[in-house]
Amino acid sequence: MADAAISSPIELEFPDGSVRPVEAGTTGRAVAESISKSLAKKSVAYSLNGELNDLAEPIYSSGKIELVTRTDDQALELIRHDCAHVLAEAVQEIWPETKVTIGPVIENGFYYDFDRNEPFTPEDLERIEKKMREIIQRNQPFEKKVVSREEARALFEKLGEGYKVELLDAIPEGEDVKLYSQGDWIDLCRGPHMVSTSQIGNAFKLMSVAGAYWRGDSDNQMLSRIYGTAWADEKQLKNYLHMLEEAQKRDHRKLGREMDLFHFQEEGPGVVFWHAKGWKVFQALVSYMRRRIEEHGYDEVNAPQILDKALWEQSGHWGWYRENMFTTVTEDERQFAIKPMNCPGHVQIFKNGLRSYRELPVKMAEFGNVHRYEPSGALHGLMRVRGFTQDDAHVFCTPEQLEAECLRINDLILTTYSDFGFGDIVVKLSTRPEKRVGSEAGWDRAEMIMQKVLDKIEADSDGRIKTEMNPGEGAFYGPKFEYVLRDAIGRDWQCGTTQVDFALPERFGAFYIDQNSNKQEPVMVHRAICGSMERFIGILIEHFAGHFPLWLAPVQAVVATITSEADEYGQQVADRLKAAGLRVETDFRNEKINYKVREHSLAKTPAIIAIGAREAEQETVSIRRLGSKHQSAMTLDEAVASLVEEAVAPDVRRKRDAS
RNA sequence: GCUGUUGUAGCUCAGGGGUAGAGCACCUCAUUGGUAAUGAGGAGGUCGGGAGUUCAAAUCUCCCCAACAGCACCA
Repeated sequence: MADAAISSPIELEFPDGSVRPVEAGTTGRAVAESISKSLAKKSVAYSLNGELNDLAEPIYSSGKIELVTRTDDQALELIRHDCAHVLAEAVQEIWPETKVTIGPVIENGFYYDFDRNEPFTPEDLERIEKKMREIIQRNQPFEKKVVSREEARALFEKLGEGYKVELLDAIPEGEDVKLYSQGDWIDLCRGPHMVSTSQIGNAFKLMSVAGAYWRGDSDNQMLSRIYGTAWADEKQLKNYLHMLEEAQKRDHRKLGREMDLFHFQEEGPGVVFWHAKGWKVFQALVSYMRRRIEEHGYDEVNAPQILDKALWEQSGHWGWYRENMFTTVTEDERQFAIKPMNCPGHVQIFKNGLRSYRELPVKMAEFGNVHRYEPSGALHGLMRVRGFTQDDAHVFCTPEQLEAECLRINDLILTTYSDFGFGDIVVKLSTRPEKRVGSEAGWDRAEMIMQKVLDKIEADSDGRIKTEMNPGEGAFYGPKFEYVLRDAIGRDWQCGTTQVDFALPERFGAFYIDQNSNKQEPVMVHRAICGSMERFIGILIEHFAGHFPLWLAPVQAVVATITSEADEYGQQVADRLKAAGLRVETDFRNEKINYKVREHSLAKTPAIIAIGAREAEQETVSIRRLGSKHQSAMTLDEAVASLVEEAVAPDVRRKRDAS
């Protein structure tokens, strides 16, 4: 943006492919006006080579330009950012003593952090929202001003906005200091913004208040954060609010109680009481995973819950994970820890006896029950607990085998997710963090292999799997893949992980004997698919909204009689279904069929089999499926056959169909 | 762990300085019915725990515990 460039012409390529020469320094608005008055009026910003800019911003270099109107997807970010500014102005208009800090755009909306002695109340939110609509009505233009650091500092010091001064100091040298104002209200801001406040529209809503640390650091002061959501139009806003409502209906904590799956109680914060029905689901999931890991050549093992402190010192956990570990001291004053992870145990099994290169890869799996003393505020239903079961496995292999093993694991993970109906998967590769162990050469090699695997994952997926990089987010002991799945209502959950470990085999002195009779250190790969079985079930409950597919449902069918005269035949039906391997209950209570249907529907039983005098006489059944208002009549034989077929687990079906 | 809110019957919730209430669920009786609540009656709570103020505490104060919403954490 040097002045010398101003006179030279530049070329702008438009989305339709046309290219126009313009003078350098032309603003986005002028470009829009040169096309049409109405476009200029409609435009709220422009993007140059994918980067959003203020409409008033001059253009100094050639590139791909796109004029962004309010209804474009790209504008949503601007609407939200502008909304955050208006929120801050509204709060300061009502409570001038409030200090402003930052207000970024987030998924689905925005927030703004304030420093204020008194917390905001729900009533305050209504008041603020009203004020915001007022400010938007004023239709104040957003104006940018680039100023010197000194000027900005003087301004914010005068305003008493100490946090802004701090932010100002954090702006890297050589970067412009920009101020944005709407009317009299000024904020330090990177921009860009739309043209004026009225373009924000009306489709926003303040959602909640919460505490948040200044600059995200728990050593810092706690600020008051106001969350809001904002959309291009009312319909989008309504959809979003509806999604939230839907999520609330699916809340696994609520469904867990209603479906009698599990409970928590005060004496056991973060540990699950699995009820009979919940445990059925748990076991169905474990059985499925057992079949899958067998298919993939794993051996299931089981390592101890409690081990001497010395072992945890050797693994390193005692040093860096102790505050998360449950420990215990016995009468004779020996100190033990309850395992927070399974890896040290598996290394002991690997080390027991001498391993030959011929045995590799050794693949050890465990449904490992681990305990971690998670911070109290982190606990959340089944999603974050203190005692849980990992579908954990460790692969000990040679460096040459690493790539193939990662791909094999990838295959296992992806087919598993697809068996549960998760199709939308993102695989992320996290690379070396700042604090790490192992040689640079080791990291180079591992990251190279994993990058290659990542590329292959994407290439082999027909575009179904997205891949991403997470630079610097790897474990300190090695790079890792993270598998993120998207559920039925669009929420993302990180479940699976594949992690290469440079540290642990060495710490424990694990080795195998190679072709030349030399000791070699194996590469260790940690991997989990569900992550935590508890959490995965929580995700499944919300994904299916409690409507489990038949193979997972705790009770697959209820036989409900209409009159007590049908009880005998009802029992025969139930016995037949049970003999065929189905999970069946009977309901012979002295209640009307309406009552029974209602109750078992609310309990989300997949099939209600109603038996009356007619069925008893004709040896038929009347089946009503969950979610349907209708029922179908069929012979008992047909019913057994169709339910049995439907209850076949997807992996079993896949194998059967392949043979 | 931090900020804020909440904790009354199995569940959802009302009440609020004078020693507890509703609906559903539960139990009993009657009713034997055709696909989302049959009727009547009954039983059920030391109001999360502890301490204090008071003639009197479920109610006010303090401490603790747990849950909820965020934040921080999540090897």
